[in-house]
Amino acid sequence: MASENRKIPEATVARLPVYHRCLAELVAEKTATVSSEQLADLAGVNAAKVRKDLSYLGTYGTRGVGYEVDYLLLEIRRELGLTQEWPVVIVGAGNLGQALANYGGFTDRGFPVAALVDVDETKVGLKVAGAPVLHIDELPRLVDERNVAIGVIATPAAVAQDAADRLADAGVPSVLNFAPAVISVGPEQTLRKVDLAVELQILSFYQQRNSGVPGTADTNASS
Amino acid sequence: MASENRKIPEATVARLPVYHRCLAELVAEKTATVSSEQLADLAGVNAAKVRKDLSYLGTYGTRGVGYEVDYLLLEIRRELGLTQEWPVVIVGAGNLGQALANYGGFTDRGFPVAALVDVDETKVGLKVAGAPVLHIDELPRLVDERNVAIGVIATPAAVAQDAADRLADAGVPSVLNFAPAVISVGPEQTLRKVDLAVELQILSFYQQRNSGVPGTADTNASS
DNA sequence: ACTACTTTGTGAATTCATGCACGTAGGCGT
DNA sequence: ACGCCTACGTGCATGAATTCACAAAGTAGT
Repeated sequence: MASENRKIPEATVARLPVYHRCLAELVAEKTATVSSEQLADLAGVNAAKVRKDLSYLGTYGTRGVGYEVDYLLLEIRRELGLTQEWPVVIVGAGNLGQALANYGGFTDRGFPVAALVDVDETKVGLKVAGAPVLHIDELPRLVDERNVAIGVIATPAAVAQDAADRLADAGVPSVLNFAPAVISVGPEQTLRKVDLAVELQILSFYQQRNSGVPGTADTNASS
Repeated sequence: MASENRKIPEATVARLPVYHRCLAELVAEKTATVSSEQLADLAGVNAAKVRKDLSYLGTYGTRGVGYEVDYLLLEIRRELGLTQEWPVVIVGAGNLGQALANYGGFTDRGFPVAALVDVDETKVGLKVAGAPVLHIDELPRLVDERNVAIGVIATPAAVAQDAADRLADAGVPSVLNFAPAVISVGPEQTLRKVDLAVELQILSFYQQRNSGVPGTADTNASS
């Protein structure tokens, strides 16, 4: 009965999307119930962790049986806020920004790309994967009108902080930074980063001292 | 004197690339020395963490002064194995794979793209950002000839595990998975993942319970 | 040489996450 | 109706990461 105790550890939050995806697969293949052990296999973690993670959401399992897939999926969707769409704006319509827009990953999963914005006037007016490219000065209006919830920074590193500041000013509460730079956001905002170079360099490290830590070196830690 | 004690915590390893980048910026602006506090500001962490992290590498600071930028940068480069190039193969020459190849992020940072590989015969022979697209059956030969160290999985989720298996068979020791799927690799291999959907959903979570955990929700944790 | 000041390096305390181990609830078969 | 068996939920122990706080080590100025 840890149900309505609203304090889900960050490490657990980071795993919920993975469970979500596994459950969606199970639904697709019409599996009705799943045990913590099966789900653990699919998610690449251990069973105790699955049970503990799920126990933070509430008591949704049935002892001796497992979890009802449909129901659990729905609860996780609710918990993750995936019952609604969260429009996204991509800041930076260069190589990376366009690639992200073209990659279906956003729209497909309930994060429609409202627009891309850029400082470069010559890019304004283009369409990328159905989304318009606007001038960055339009950002506040766009955010208001389209209820943009997430800003994706896909600019060169040198202007990433500026992009973050503009997102903050426009009132975008969540920021996902792809630029290879450390940026800071306001206390009201949530920031996550995806850094290709960092990931490669971590691999390089483990590779170099070959007998080092083998096996899985997992993604995502906390500051 | 924690110098030659070869056990650097994973969390520290994940931060070294960030320090590396900050130091490179300092070199560019001709700063000779840096204190742990300054470096902490640049890296977005706290000073105690910087000092402890650096102490795992050795005793490179001077009390009352700080760290010599050039020297520290070099030591971190050495530690991360960035003194040599690590050729990369991108598995999957679709949208994502091509975007990654075109995005300069690899080659620029000492990870040249040796080639892309794909199952689709019609893509074979193309060039993407100077790198050839080969048939996936060429993978073992490519890995041998070009000494490929890192395999980047940019396939659809459904075939990501297959891609990982082929990389394993070809003897590629490090894998970076961009596909939205959980994959497993052999005990000899190191795996890291970059998952756009997961990141978005984590943001969605914190956004939903708006009064939840504000501020920075940082990237990268451990299994 | 001596004093004052700065900043590192690290033991110790704390917080956070993981994983075991087991009590217990619930279904199922007889 | 009863007991067996499976698999959840969780208390507890272990381990990892963070943060504090301070002695030691160095510089600079007189």
